[in-house]
Amino acid sequence: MHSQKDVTIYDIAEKLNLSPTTVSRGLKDHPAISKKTKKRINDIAAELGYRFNTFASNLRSKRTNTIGVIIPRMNSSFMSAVLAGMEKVANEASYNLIISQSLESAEKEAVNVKTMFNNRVDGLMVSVAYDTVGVSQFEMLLEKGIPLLFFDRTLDHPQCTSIVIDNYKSGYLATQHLIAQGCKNIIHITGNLARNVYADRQRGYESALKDAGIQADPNNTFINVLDEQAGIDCAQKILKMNPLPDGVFVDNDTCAVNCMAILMNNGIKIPEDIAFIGFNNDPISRVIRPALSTINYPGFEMGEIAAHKLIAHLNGQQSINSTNSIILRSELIARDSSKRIK
Amino acid sequence: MHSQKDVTIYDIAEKLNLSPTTVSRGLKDHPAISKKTKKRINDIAAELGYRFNTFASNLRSKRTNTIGVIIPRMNSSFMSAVLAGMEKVANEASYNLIISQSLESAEKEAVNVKTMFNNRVDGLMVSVAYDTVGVSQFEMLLEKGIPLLFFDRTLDHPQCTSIVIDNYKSGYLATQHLIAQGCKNIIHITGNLARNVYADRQRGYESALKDAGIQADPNNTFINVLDEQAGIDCAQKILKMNPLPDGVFVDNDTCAVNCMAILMNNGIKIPEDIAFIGFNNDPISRVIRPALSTINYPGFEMGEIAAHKLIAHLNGQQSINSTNSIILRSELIARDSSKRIK
DNA sequence: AATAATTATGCAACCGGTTGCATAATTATG
DNA sequence: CATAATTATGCAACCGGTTGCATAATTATT
Repeated sequence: MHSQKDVTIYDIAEKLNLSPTTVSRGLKDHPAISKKTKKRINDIAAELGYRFNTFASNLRSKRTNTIGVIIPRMNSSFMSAVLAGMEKVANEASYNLIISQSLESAEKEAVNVKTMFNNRVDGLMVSVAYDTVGVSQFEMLLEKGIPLLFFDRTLDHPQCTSIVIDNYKSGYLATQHLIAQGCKNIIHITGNLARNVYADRQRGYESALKDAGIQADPNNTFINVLDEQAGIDCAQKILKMNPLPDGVFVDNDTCAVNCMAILMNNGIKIPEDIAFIGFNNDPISRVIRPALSTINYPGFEMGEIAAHKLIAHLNGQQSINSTNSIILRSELIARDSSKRIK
Repeated sequence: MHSQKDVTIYDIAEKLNLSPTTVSRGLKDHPAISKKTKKRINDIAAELGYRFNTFASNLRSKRTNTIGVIIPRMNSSFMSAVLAGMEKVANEASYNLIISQSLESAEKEAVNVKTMFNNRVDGLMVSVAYDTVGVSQFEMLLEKGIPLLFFDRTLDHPQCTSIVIDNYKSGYLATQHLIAQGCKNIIHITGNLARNVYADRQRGYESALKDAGIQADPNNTFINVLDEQAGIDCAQKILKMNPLPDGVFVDNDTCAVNCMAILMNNGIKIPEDIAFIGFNNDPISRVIRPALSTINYPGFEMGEIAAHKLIAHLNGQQSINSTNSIILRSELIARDSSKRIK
């Protein structure tokens, strides 16, 4: 239960008749220290069970080499890929990542920002919660010159870069694809239109309809939180429609497959009666039958690029303020859930 | 880009003609400071934009109020639930969580342990990687008296408590269920048998077979990493068997649904030809058709209990060493993928 | 061998809260 | 009103690396 007194660089210095300065530099592989001395230092450090004190270091140097990440949830394969990409880049540049979830709550998100702020992260990467309003909760960071970067779900701010896919184009492509399969009465299931991702896809949806000479019906846009239950609820709502829609574009695969499952239970044939297309290319889209058409989202790259960009800024190589946004490529994957034309 | 000089308690002290000591105590709501003074301190702190310096505090007080968590991956609904449970309890006790992924690699896990160690976590909760061997990488923690707790995928150590479900019983129940549905030739798809979870389920599987008078065939146990690809590979392997098995018990829903999908593509009827049962009750198990029978795993509670236990130890309320393991209830959920008897 | 150039090491102040103990200020008690 | 008891505040050392600048040690140059 009780811990020994910690070994410090002073203990090592004493053992070797060196100054703490030299020990500190030796451990950090400083070029001014001779190889011989470095070896002696490292050997003794290992022998005594020395461990580096991050707090003393951070306190003095005023740098933490830590980057904060705040995301809505981490239990999606997309987010998991983003994090993996970030971690890879951060690791290579010897930065640590502190990750926290807002669980889609603006309130919790604000608390997380504050915690990150107190933990003195060098920079912060955020994908905002479902109901976040305004950017005021981030101002304290910017006032202190802590760089802030948004990815996927972004906010508009003159000092922040955003990393996104072209959601407008993706929404357009998905809708156009359904139209090409003969759909004329298409539902769009989306989220809070205050979020760029959903607003842009909705715009894409509307443009595609318009370009095909179809009048967009506001009642055909369903707004909800896009989780499992929402998918089920949407299915119930669709079953009550008359006439039934002949195509559904859902902004999230999880929601889409749950919706499909209920409809199929009720005797509706997919894609013959209703064609479906989702979003994200989650693993589930490949397993369900019929396999779900979807938009592929480059999560890993998004994470890599976000982390690269932020670290380049921190290292003074390239300011984050010069860029407005970086747009990654996304692509449509057509599978059986939408293929009506053989 | 450039940050102002930070506001410290010294600045506040000067403004109010107080000592830094009083300011420090005032901010911490110390009982010896009068209400009036506390208010003055907090007002000025807010006005100047003071932020607490965690490093200075941690350095001096030698406590971080931070708990480390190392998990194989966070992109499963089970792990996400565990983390949510941990975070809830930790928050309430004003502890922070640092979460990192081993990505199933023992090597990365060891690096993570070291980082946590250097970051001076007050305690550590671990679910070990697929191929972790031995406990030596954790010894440095125990030597310093840093409490270590395992959950789900555990290691045996006299000083560590484990939080688990009864994997033996779960494996027994799953197998027994398939037998009750008329299966006689049952495959068990499992993971590295050095991991308690897989070894225990395998024992349960064997016992259930034995109790039903069925001879366990070693060739009927498939060992792999239980991911999507593994599910596909297992399906190929099963298709080549003669006779085909009539039941499959998979230790993970993701792997199970991928395996099922391939078999169904090849004309095999589920559950008529082969009955399936998975493990974890992932959302996917409810969406796939036929819906996948599975074992429900209390992730959120597991997280809560683990965090509670560790924090009680840290607060000196209940030593972790007195407990060997805590076993949570799990349950079988029978769905269409295994129901052959109407 | 003397001096310059280079390499290696040390000094001492610093980062900003925290804490045991002492002291000042206020209130209660006789 | 004096003294005890209680409450509020301050002193000064401390936690353990870091860094600008000075100095010592070694190697190169003439």
